[in-house]
Amino acid sequence: MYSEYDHLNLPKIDQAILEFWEKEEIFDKSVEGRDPDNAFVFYEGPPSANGKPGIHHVMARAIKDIICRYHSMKGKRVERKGGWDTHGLPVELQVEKELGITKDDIGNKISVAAYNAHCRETVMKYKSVWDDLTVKMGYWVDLDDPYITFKNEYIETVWYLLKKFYTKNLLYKGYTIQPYSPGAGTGLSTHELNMPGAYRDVTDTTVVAQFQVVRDDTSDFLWDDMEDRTDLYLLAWTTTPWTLPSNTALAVGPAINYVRIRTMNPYTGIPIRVILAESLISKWFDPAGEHGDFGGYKAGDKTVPWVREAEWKGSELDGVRYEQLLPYLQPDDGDAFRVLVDAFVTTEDGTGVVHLAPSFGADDRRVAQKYGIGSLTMVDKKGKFVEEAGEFAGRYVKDYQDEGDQFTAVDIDIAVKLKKENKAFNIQKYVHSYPHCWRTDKPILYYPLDSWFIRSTAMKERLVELNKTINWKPASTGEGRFGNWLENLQDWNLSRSRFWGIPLPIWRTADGSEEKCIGSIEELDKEIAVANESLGLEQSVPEDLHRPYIDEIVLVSESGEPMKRETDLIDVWFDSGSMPYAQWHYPFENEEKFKENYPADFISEGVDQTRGWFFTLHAIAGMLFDSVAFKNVISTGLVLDKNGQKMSKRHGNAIDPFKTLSEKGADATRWYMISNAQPWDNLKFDLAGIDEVSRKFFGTLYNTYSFFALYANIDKFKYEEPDMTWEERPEIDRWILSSLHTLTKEVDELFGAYEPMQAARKIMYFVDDQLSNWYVRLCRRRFWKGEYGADKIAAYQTLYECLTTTAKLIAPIAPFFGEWLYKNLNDVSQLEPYESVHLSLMPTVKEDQIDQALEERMGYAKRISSLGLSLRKKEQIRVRQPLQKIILPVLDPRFEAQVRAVEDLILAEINVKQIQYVTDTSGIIKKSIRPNFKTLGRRMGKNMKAAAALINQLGQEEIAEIEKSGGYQLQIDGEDYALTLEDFIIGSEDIEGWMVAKDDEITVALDIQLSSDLMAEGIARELVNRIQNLRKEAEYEVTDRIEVEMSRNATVLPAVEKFSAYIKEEVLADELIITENLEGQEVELIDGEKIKILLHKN
RNA sequence: AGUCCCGUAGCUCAGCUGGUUAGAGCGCUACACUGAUAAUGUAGAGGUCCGCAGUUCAAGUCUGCGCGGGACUACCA
Repeated sequence: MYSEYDHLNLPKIDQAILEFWEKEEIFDKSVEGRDPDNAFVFYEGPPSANGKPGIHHVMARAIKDIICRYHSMKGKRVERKGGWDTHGLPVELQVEKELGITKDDIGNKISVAAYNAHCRETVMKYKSVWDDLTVKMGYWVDLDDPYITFKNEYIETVWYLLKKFYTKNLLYKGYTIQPYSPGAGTGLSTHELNMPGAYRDVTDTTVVAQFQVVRDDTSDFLWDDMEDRTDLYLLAWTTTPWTLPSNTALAVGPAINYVRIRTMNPYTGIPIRVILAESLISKWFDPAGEHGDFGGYKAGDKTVPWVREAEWKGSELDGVRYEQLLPYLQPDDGDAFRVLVDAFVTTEDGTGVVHLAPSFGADDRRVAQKYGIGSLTMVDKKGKFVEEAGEFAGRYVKDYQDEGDQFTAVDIDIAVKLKKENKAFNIQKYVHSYPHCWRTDKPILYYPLDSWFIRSTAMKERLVELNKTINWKPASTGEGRFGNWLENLQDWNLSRSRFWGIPLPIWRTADGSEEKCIGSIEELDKEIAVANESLGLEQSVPEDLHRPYIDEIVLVSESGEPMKRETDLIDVWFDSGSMPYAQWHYPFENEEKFKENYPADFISEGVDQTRGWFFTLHAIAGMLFDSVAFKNVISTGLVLDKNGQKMSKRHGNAIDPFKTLSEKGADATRWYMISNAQPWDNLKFDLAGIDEVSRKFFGTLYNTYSFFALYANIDKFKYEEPDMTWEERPEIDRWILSSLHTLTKEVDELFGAYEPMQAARKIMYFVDDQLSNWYVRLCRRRFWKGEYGADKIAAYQTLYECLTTTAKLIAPIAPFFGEWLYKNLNDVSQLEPYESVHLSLMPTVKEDQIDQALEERMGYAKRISSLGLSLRKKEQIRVRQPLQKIILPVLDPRFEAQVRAVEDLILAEINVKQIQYVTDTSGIIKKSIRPNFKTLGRRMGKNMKAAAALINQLGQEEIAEIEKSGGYQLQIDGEDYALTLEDFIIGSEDIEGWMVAKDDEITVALDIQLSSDLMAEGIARELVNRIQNLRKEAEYEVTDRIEVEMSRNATVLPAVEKFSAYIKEEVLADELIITENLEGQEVELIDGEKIKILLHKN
């Protein structure tokens, strides 16, 4: 017996299926049962379990699950090793919050050992919550043996990889400009800079400084047309005057136009000439002063006179020297105080000349290095000027001492000094947004810090090339966002001055002249032994490779000097990018396993991981193994609330995934997410959408199954008979099977092409429109009428195949309902040897059953039926009232043949006795004609418009002529065009004397004349309907036989006389009796006509 | 600031290599149907396809410039 249910309850199905999976270990079987040599490799991007999962995790993991389940059902072995990301700043921050400490307290109030121990605990805080979600949403991943990034084995592999970089000379120590908080005494990560509230508007004193040009061979041309010998200055703007003493160069844009302007210094009144970008003149000069009175100008006057004198391209200024602005100290390397040319300079603001302080700006440093110019670092790590800074020595550049009102801004003093010395052209307050340290609330500095880098720039070309072999979904992320990122690749800054993370395995002598990089525990052990002997120590490899234990190890150099570990940790992104190797502890263990599972066929994460995990996987694989790490990748979008806002606890619009899953069911949630938007588009998550999916899609599929189960149980259909041959099946069965296999083919291709949304939508269309609303609706009678014979068996077999195939097609997206449906069917029929749909194989496409002509003519049937019903509606004639005929203009012989093949279906659907096919020879059809732009456009080109006008006005005779001769000569603009039938779209327009309905090229007319026979039959059908309703009210079984008594009624009599056999058969009545004065149920028939009916069960 | 995604009916989204009446579902209104019934059918209302310019015989579709939402990277005078 097929199981029958009272109603659809998705959460209940989830539970039952989960129990089944667990008891029978279906996941294990789905992996173990497949051949290891036929693997589909998936990498799990490790989540961090120190926070709770959100609804977006359901989305991300649904995608992963769908692709993996699909390939498993294609016969692949899909191992899915889970993993946990355990290091990094978020963990540290959480611990600090829990303990109520700051970074400064680490090592003082709390030991590093205790701190790290706490991190280790915290990081798995919500592991059980995550595991719970994984199970409940039906995400199949191996949770028993996950990789964990803080384990020694994992760290050892990471060390192995780092050593590989080191020996390839791709790992180096360098000096870069990084965000730095003098208050906290630490560098900040970009993550910290991007924390909410980090950027704040501040008011700074800005200065346009005058850098005096040195007149020499290089710069002489700047004076060429000058009569007097006024001093010449380059104008450069800065929002950070405190960096001016550290200035070592100026930069101009190569393509920017610069002008020389004669004017006066507004503070000193001294005549000067200045150079700045042409497009920024108006920013600094009042138009009223142009060609003003130089002679009458006094310092402080409002309008400063100026005149434009000469102009040059930025590239011409290359190498021009200038006097150091504030000469306290000079760099001891490089040829400083020159004009440099670089494209980063813009004319957005400032003067188009950029002041470069290479110690305090990343761009500054980059350009200075390009030209080999050194730097000055006139501010120390506390944020105050160094001793050499003259009158400013010891002063803090910002209020880092928390002096509040007592703090006097050194920026202002610098500005005043410049003003006095005729070196300031303009001083003003300026409001802009500037990053602040989230911990001290003070503005950060950009400061040069020591860091370890991976020389990714050295391998850039190869990484770009390898990327081109990766299949990105969507492609634009791969080419655009990721591709551009690779094109502009910078060296990868690995260093983090933190505590909880993988320690950099590099030991150095005090002077940095000798160093060692350790690539394994065994190597460390050997080095320790050497050091112990040489230095007389008794060290051993620590049990925990984290700080502080690893810091205590002292090694010895070749020359016998002691070496200490570089205290840096490495970027956690390196951890996750190492997972293809480290999850197997390669190369120390599992070499075979690793090779079988490298690279990945598929990965998927949020698009925000493009420069995160996607990059680190790619970089490590490309640089060390000359391979991609993954062949296919889906980068998923965000999950927003239904109004398109980001979900957050703060806004109270976050959706609880557990509540959603338990109330709506996992499958409805998954199906909704997948079918609603492309995975890479942002999803506007609306709970009402899940209800819709659940009602419309799962409800319909459930109803279809219930319908099948109800009658299959009555008829004891268990699919024991041999398959009906193609010839034995009626047209409609062939059609639904053809559609089914077309669907199977498309869905298979779409899953294979990583397009789950398209697959889901195709399935929905099939289930709702084709299977339920057409096949089942039209075939209902076949299931409950008549004997258990060939036609009935064909119907059962067909519907069974549709349902079981659908179960397989939906299984990747809706694993629970797919399983439920499959088992309900297959457990009874035992047609397939699988205990689970997830152990079965995707259905094979029966190409020979796909019949496009058949699908086309069924399309005609649907459209013609729809037009017929539409006409009935207009004429207000009930569908139960049979009509004599519809009239259908025949477009061409093929059309007629196609419609004739499905005629019975149309007649039954719209309750009409016959179709009258009329050809144009009868003269009652008016035809319409349109040009076929697709075939004509290319040939006609410019004449297309004229041609369309001509064709549109062709009359009936001409259309008839075209149809007869199959062609037409068109003349436009003296040109002849020979058109064929293909170049026209001819349809039927009207049938004279009839009310018609049209749908594109098809037109239908309905004969609404009623004969007495038709009326009687109409009444008979009304009677059947009323009796059926009464049967239902009386709660008779669908198989009960009955006896019917009716009151005498003039309208009803002819119907009973002529159609009593029909009525009896329809309502399963043995007797149909007319009784005078019957005491029965009164029901209304039509037009207010009433009749009494009484039923007895026989 | 740069790169990428998105912008089509009240809502969620289709719309293939450009081809002439721009679609679906939900929601709304009315009517019908009923041995699947929290389903279904028919009809109706609802669109400057974000804007502007260009290419073309022809643009929702291609190009450019904007606008709005989002993500990432950066924040620099």
